[in-house]
Amino acid sequence: MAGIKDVAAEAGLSVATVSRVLNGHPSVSEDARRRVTDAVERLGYRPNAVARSLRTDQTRTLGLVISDVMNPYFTELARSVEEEARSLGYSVIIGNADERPDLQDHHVTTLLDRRIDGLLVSPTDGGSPGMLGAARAGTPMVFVDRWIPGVDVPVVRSDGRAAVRALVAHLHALGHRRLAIIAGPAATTTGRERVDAFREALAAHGLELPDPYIGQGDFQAGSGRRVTEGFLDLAEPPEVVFAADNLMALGALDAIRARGLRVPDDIGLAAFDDIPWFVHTDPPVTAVAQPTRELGRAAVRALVDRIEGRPGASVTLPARLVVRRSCGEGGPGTGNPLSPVRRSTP
Amino acid sequence: MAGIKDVAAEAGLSVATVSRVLNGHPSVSEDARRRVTDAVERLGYRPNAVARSLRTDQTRTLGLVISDVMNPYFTELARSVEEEARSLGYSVIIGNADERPDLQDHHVTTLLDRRIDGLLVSPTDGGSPGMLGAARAGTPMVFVDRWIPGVDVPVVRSDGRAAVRALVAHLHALGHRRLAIIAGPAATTTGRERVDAFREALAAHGLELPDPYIGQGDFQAGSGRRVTEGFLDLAEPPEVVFAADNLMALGALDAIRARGLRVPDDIGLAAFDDIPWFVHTDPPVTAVAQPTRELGRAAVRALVDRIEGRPGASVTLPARLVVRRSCGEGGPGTGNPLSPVRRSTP
DNA sequence: CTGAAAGCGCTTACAG
DNA sequence: CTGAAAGCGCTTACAG
Repeated sequence: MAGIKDVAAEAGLSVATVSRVLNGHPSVSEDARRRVTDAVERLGYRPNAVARSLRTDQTRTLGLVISDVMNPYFTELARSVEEEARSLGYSVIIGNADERPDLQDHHVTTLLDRRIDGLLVSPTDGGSPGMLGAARAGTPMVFVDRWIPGVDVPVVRSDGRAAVRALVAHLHALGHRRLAIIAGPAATTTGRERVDAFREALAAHGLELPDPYIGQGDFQAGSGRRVTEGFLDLAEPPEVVFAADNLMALGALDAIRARGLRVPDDIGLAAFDDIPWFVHTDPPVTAVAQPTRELGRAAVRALVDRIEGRPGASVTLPARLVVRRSCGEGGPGTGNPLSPVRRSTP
Repeated sequence: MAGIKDVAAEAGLSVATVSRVLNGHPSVSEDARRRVTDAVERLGYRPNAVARSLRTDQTRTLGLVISDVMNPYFTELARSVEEEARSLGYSVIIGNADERPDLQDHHVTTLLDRRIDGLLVSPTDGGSPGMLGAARAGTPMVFVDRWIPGVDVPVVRSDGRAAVRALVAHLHALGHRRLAIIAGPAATTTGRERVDAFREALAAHGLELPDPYIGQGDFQAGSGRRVTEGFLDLAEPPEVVFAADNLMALGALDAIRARGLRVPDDIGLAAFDDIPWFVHTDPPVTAVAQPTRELGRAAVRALVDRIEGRPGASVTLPARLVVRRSCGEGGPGTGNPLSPVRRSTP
């Protein structure tokens, strides 16, 4: 593979000059510039990014450590991150933690070893050693979706409180009183916040959230299945189950179907995180939708700001409720003033 | 950040010795080994992977260029690739081409500039210049899922012929005769193969695949919607639509629902590529399932074989039919000898 | 505007 | 078993 020396020889100039034209340095003669460009073309030369990184101490690469790629929410987030990064001249390397702290640390370590310029992370738990170390060491970093309290890093996330309030109002208006939640891990901020928001919203209607109606999940389908089975085994099962993410909602659907029960006739279902498939499930699922694309974009901008020496601020965007038919509502067409957003087809 | 020199100073040894213990070189005294290990520990030293790569000319990194991350099939493939690569000591950088040849080339180029050790690609089209160049230049490479005829690179893929035959037999047994397909891009192998397999299977039953029943899609939801609308506008619409991937099936579902039609009563639907949501759609969708995890694993093994100087063989794994209710069948419980696999819950 | 030279942080023959 | 030195492919003050 041709190196910069070959280009210099081909152009009859020094490697210094070649490097200058490659990097768009102003003080190069028009003649030299053309000779270099031609030589590059003839040789099909491509600069070695590894060597350049070693020399300049920057890789123009961002690391993104997410909790679970198979979760459509995170897939979309990753896609949006890559898009925005690319438009800013950065590449991104994705590390999938699969909700495992040890894997999260593995990826953080690997990414740091590769000297990425900055790190975007959606922490799986309260903070693995590697992650905290990176934050303390001053690696440019921003948390996205989930964050770790007490760590001084910008946070880009969405606030689901209003949407959850709208959801509970919707359920209440439909006559539902026994409402349960499949929670995410208590070690994650989103795991806790969604339960808190749900509980507060219930309180506003004079409703309680008794312990048996809080099922501990881990954001994965299997746990949604398990928790839902537990709910169904209760002497007084809930009338509606709210899954704190879309994968646990999938698990809940599995469990309900396995018992031969029907949604929403036998039990209602709602989910945090909206996905295209929810339009076509049986029945279409009512969900809280996050502005995922915007979240990814904002996170990258905040991180690049930090990398390039600018402040890099936290951002919180509102989520919104999308009412469908899984909670027993009459479906699109049935007027219901409590449903802020109505959508039957994508 | 501590460098190897700092470790050497701390341990009272030369950088050469430090490097040797870091790399597990045998000829190092037990004493030196311990002093280095201690110094590394005290300093929290981590080798700079960039410098190491420049020196050794290997990055221990694999590039994976896929057609569309948002497609659950490719998401799962990517996940499996990363898992297998990690177990073999490699990292992977994913490039999402979004079915765009220009983006595919952008990623191939970026990956090559970073000097990845090998490239896994599922080409979006007949072969963009960058891709072909890489293959010609001798970059270790393997095609996964899709491939480019005439390029001498191992191919890891699945063969859907038998499953498509089983699907058509199933449809025929249900009395369906007017069968249409939403095809993938003709520039992709999978786009062509699935149509061919479908046509052959139809022929075996004395059925034809008239042109109006072949809709040209691009593997994305929007095209599935558009093509299905066209089918529905026909004087004699098909009885069943077979979407060549899951995203186009989603689009088909959108179009059918938008017309107020029902599956399977008004029109049947089947898809290539199975996903967990197909169990819960209305109705559950009959699909051809690929052995995605195994495909990812096999692809990585073939690539690493190439990288490490071993042959690296092509692999073809069979896909299988999963019958559900979207084609008008009686549903689970209705015996049907033509359905090789039956599955009602995951 | 151009070039010779140093240096980024490692690894690895080569000597001893 | 250990160390001094060269070199991986670039970039960038420093001189001219």
